[in-house]
Amino acid sequence: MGHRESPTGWGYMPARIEDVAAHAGVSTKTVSRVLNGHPSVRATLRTRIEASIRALNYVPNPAARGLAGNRSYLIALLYDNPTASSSYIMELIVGMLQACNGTPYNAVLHPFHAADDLAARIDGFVATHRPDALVLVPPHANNAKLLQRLDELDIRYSTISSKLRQSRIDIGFDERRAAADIIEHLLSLGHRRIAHVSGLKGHGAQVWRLNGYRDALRKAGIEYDESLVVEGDFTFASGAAGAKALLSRRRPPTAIFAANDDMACGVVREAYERGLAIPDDLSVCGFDDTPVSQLISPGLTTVRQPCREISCLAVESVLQSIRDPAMSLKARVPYQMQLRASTAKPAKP
Amino acid sequence: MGHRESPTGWGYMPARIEDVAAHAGVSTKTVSRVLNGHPSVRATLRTRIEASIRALNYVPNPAARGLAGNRSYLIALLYDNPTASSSYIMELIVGMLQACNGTPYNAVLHPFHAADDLAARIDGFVATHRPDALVLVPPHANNAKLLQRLDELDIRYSTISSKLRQSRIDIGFDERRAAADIIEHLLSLGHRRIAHVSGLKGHGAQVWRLNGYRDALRKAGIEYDESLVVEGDFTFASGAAGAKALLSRRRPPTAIFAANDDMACGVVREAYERGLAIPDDLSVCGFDDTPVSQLISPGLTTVRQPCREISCLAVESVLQSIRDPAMSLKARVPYQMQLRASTAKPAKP
DNA sequence: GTCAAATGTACCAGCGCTGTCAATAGAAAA
DNA sequence: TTTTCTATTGACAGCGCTGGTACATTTGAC
Repeated sequence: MGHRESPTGWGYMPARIEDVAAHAGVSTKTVSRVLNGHPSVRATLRTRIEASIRALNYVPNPAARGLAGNRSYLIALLYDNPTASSSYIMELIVGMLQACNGTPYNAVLHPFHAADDLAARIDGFVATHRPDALVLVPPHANNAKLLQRLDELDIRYSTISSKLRQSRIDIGFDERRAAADIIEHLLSLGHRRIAHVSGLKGHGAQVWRLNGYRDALRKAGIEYDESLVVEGDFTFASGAAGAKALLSRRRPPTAIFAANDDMACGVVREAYERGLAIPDDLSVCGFDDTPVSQLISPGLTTVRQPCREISCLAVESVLQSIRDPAMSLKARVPYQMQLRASTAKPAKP
Repeated sequence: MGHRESPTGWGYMPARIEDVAAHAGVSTKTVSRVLNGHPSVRATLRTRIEASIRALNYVPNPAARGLAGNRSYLIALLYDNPTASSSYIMELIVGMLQACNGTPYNAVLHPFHAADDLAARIDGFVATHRPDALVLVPPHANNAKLLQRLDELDIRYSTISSKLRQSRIDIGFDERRAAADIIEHLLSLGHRRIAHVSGLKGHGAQVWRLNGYRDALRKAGIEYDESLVVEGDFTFASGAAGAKALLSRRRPPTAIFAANDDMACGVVREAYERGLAIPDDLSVCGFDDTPVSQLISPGLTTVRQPCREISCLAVESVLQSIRDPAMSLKARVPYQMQLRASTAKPAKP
């Protein structure tokens, strides 16, 4: 059942396409057509063959398929090793696994240190692993030379939250709008002096989130005060440093919006060091809804970035683009505000 | 260089073993021997062939290798989807990637919901992906039926922190000793009423960490008080619930040791809700040193579980066991205490 | 009933590599 | 010098699947 007895009588040998063909009384080529979704197979025959496949418990051998069809059935997630937050990557890979589920494709991780010669080093990577497609996240997703090299090598890819127009397939969410939403939440609580610890320059996320911050202030008729924005780099330490600068002002802000959760944790740390209570003395918001935002006390108000949906869609569309090279897609998936206890009405000033 | 021009004159065709053989003036088989580290190739020839490989920038095609050698060059990490902490898994996979680096092997993740029929479902997984080896973490690493099934299927595996003797290759660290260390740290600060929120029953980690706690108390001549130990399940919520019970006692503990970081965060949350200051009113310790332990305020005293080293070793040894099926290894890698600000001298009682 | 399109079969090469086994060379033994 | 032996090396047949060509059969349109 579902396997041939091996000649030695020991161990199982999985069924081959030939066995399925024999079982269904057709040629191997026809089975192959069914397997690969080729259209010209009559519905009745198709069902019969599918039944045989199930009966024999047949699963095509990926290596054989790959060799014959010059494919690897591998989709690699390229991320920047030290920079990328591990929970972010983990969420992405889970979404990718979900998208690969039921397909012959396999998702693999590939950390890649961002550096000048990345576009060159990619050649070695491609030669070694021959992925059928790539999924890129920032900062790689914003590396124009890298994308160009991939185009030259004729490797399909999709990007996540890229700021480059060059990328034919990009998935993200409306970060600007989400940042504005979170500021509006603070405004609605009564905050007027709202500071921002921004992200690393070069990331789209830095600009979008900053712009959303400005949008909301403008809409509320509050003048933009450049001195209330300090530059961070998405790390905990930079968040703490940013908060230190902001809270040392003569008139410190009543709320700080950090461009990601790690930096928000840094802000919380600095407040803790100064004996400021959150949210009573200072409201804090993050961005991304990484696991830490629920583990920290008080819980962090943040925006849930729909990582799994994004990476799942990124994989689905890049697979589609293998069939249809002309395909192009810029998708924005819905996000969600997560209101937790780190934000509240400001104390009387 | 390093590729043939494609017949169409468009795109690159990577070098094949045949090209290397021609370049070095030997047969393809001899090149293959060099590639696979077969001993019977004369040193001078070997160097010449290696030079040709570099000159042509040759990288073997994994699909062809896999097909011919009946291998997939895939090593899967099997983990339990909802239970496993994502940062733990992420650390493990990073270690696995490191071990695979420079080998033809690829590490893939495979979430697998723990359930009664897991040992049966594994067959389908193996048929589909044909991994050459598996790395199992708890709870799968403690699933005797599963390991037995893998033995029957003749699939190599290594386990991480398994409590089963059945596993031929297991990597972990001395959790009992580490837990004792952390309790000794609390004792040295002057704590005497130390509580413990234990892990999920069935995990080795639950027993080892609890035993370490008891070891240290016994050594200090403190009688074991069962009522100071509450049962958790490694989740944040169970940590908070455990702390709630402990802190509601007439004489609450001055320190709480949670069996992992997530639960320690739950303890911190409960303290926060009650307005207890950490570490002044309550010292808290975690276990594992997940990223959150640095992000939370105050920083969490914990034990650094050397995840990357563990998973790296797990992969290296399971690969070795493919060559040498008789191989067996029970390794305990060194761990490290991380003293942070969540522990301090107890306030006067 | 005729013709074209749709559908299916048969067959074979070949993807790039490794396993098997035979062949060869060089060294040791006679 | 010849023989024997072992260490090296090579020839060849696939691994299981897909792509292509060539042809057979069915279907539906006219």
